[in-house]
Amino acid sequence: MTEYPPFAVTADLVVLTVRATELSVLLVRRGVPPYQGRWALPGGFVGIDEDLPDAAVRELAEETGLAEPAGHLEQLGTYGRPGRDPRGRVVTVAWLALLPDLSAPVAGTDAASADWLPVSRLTPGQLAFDHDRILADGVERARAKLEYTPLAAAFCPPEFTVAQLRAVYETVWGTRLDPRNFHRKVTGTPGFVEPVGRATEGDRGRPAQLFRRGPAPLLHPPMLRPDR
Amino acid sequence: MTEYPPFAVTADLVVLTVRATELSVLLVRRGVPPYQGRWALPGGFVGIDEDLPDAAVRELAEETGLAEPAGHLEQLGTYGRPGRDPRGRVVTVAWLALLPDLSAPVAGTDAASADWLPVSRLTPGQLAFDHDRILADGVERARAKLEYTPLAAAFCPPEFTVAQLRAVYETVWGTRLDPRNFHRKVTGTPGFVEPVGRATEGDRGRPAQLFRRGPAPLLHPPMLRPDR
DNA sequence: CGGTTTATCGTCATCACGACGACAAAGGAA
DNA sequence: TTCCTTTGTCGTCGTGATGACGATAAACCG
Repeated sequence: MTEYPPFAVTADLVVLTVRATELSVLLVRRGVPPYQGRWALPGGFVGIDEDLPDAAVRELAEETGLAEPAGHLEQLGTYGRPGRDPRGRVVTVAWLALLPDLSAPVAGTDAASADWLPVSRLTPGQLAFDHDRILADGVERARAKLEYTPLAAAFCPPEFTVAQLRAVYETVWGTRLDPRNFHRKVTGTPGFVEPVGRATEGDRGRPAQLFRRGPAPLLHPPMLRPDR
Repeated sequence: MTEYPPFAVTADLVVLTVRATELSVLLVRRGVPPYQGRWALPGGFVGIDEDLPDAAVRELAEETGLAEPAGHLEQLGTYGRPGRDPRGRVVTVAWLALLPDLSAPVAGTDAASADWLPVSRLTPGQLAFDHDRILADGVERARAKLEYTPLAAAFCPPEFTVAQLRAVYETVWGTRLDPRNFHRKVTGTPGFVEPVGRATEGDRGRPAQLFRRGPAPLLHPPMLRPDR
């Protein structure tokens, strides 16, 4: 193998959640050069005997303190432009994670500090390396996937109401959806959600039925975004 | 960089085309171990100063002899399971290419021999490394993309008829589509195709209008697969 | 006990689609 | 030339999904 060019490989994560009507991403503040003091996507080097998904799960656990119980994790893409990392030739396999709002932000064992930041407050060039582009790709992927998969439920706790699910769509897409049509669509699409049988209590207004995520891997027909 | 585990990185290609009612993939027969004599996806090692898309384009040009003029090229995914390559720790960035049927199969400068093979004739375990899975992922990606993008035109020459485009869908999806409804859908979706103004001549039957690919990046509403 | 809030059900017009009939425009056979 | 076959294109009709929006149900608050 010594005859082939040596690369370093990292697994970096775009961890998205919905909290307080804001689509937010988990970022860490870099404690060492390069880009010291700048926000960056959480991640780290892949071990020489470590599988790529394992590295992503490990980094997710290290940065968030949770072992990916709920939520969703998928490969986003690979970024390897020469010069993107001043330390040398680094190829980054980026992963997209969608999690419910844990509120308990981070049990950061590794990073100096980590926090959820609303995606809308980030300005281009604010993140380290080419993480602006990776984040943008991840957000776009998430927006698209809400259209044709039931993945919006990954942003919700195990049991949720139709209104909570609608809030996810409205937050991620930045649009308003009609509650009545949304309710009809969600409950009418086979395998999207399954009724738990119980209802919420204690909130304002009429109690809402609780649902779990259904077994359908794809939405047929898809949930269409307004306009476009 | 010497403190980080060294990986080798390759760019491998799933090059698909439609020829004679068969979805076919470009494969090369390996001339050296490992997997000597077995069919494999074309590809090779990424240069230490080479960008990832450049490596994909270079390999595509080396294996097919063409500089990606028409067609489509996108990143498919990254595969890095330890042990997938007996030579060491190799991470493969796979790319999906969709090309019109060039008929002149290959000007292989590199590979011992290369050829188009119908995807349906390949059996699991026939390809080298984990290329079976990469190919399966590529085919599935292509099938899905025909639904919501105008990418079927990437399988066609610059000017094509509605019937040629329909043949692409029927071949890739393995279904039959109603010619009248397909015609209405294709010509009625804004930006899918644009009329050239000329018609075919010399074939059997009534001459057909020629079209080019339109500017729309996405199909709204999508082209739905039968069933499912 | 009425008012507010939120959830859920219904109605209606419109649109896209599947199924299918009909016609147009070429070549080839009788 | 005159059918006949082949292929392309336009129309029609019924159905199901969707957007707009009214109406009712079930909790809380004062």
